[in-house]
Amino acid sequence: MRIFNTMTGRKEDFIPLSKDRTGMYACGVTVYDYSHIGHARSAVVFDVIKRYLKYKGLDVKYVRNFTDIDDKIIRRAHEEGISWDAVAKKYIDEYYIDMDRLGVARADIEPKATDHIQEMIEVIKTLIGKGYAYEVPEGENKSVYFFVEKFPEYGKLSKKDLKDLLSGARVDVDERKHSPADFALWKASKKGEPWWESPWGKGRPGWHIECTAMAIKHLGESIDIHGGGADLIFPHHENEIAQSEAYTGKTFARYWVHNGFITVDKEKMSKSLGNFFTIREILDKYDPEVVRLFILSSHYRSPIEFSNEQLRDAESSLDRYYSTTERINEFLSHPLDVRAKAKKSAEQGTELEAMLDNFKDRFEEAMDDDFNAAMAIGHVFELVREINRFLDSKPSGDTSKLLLEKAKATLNSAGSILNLFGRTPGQWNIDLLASKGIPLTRTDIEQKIDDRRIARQDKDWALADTIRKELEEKGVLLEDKKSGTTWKVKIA
RNA sequence: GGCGGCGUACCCAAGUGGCUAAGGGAGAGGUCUGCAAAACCUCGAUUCAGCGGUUCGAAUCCGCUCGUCGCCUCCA
Repeated sequence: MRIFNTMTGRKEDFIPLSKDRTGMYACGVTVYDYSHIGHARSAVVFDVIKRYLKYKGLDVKYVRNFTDIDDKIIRRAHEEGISWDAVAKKYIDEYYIDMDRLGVARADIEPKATDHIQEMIEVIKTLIGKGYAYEVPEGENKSVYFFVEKFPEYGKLSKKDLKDLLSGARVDVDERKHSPADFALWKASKKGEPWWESPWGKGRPGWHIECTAMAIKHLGESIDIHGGGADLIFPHHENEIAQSEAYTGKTFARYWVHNGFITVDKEKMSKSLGNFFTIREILDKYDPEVVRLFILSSHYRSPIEFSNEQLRDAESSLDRYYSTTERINEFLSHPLDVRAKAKKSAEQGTELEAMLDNFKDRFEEAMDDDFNAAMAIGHVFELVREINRFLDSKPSGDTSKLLLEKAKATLNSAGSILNLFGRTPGQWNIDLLASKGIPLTRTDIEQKIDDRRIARQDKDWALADTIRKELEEKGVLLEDKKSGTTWKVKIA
């Protein structure tokens, strides 16, 4: 298995520190608002990475944190007139609602910054003791800063030269700091701000220190995989490395994995630009699985341009998938269909069989290559096409049945790794009625189908077509088959 | 200004040294169908931003140019 490591800028063979356990840490969200689709991407990507590592037989311990104290949370609390911890709690709850819908599993441990104040204080004390950090008085209390120049490797992840950073005019000039690049480990409390008791008086932790403290506590001093959005490379992860490695003297994380951004009109989606869409806004219009497929259809490091067109593409793909599983199910429930063209189906069967035989290898090959889910999904759709081709050849008999059962099982196991394709086709369509806001229930539709069946029996094509047209106008398509008429929601 | 990424058909997108450049969507023609829909078949990049170079051989490696995005400040 190969993973692209931001630290070295290339794909490397993945060798966990310990054969029995893989430690993985991903930076989660700061809970001061609803999450947007960019947060969703990060969560989905690391969810899939975790699932895949587990599938490969590694015992993964996955930690994803919540930053539940910071300036934005405090500001939000003032705006909403509630306490900072109420803000944090509210948006953690909302985060879970979104993630559950997107099929993102809980991490094994989901620590909160404010539950690790003591651990952070311990780290900071040690850093001061080793000369990597210094105190700065601020009124009655003190702040603590990391002394960047004491850590010669600073900049190794983001490939920045400290000299360039220092000459850059965009870093805050703060007289209390030895160097503009120094960053806060501990912030002295200002009036009206939440605070914790510490050796430096009342204060609160800086942003980066929480990940150091929590990662080390839950995963040990060296972890295998550390990830997050690409925007965290600098300064957040750079600072984490400085703190952690200064503290332990060991390599903090061995593989740095960063997901790309979601863009809108080619620009990074972000809160400050205001060009963001919240997860739930999108889920008002699209099925969560569509969003998940949309995310996983691009490689995790590539930028994804967000657009309705893209989402619709994903929706059609998914519909194609479920239409095929519907066909498989139909065949399996009527296995003794006409024995026409049996010869041809035998030929077709060999191709399907060949594809099924090497499917697992090809799927794993894709995922082994830096978690190339886009390619793995491509293989799934190749298989879908081959299944359709086979089904079109009017197969019959037990061999065909066995083959399609195998096909179904293969699709299922691929899907379960990605946590995709998990529904029945019927459920997919029922859910689509809801996500597209179609004011019809399954019973309504089945009633119409029955009316139409009678009309068709009477060869009243005009009435039959009218019923079909009425449903189509509402967004429901009817498909006439030998075994009867089925319905599905119209895409696009 | 510094550093890094990206540029593959109408759109999205995989491919990172060698058989016919995955897959999806849109489009055109066909099969099937009472008519449709779905599905399938056929067609569609002699070519991978441009120009040089390395190599028996490059979309894939190197250099330059152009375009574009990101980071350098809170950010998934």
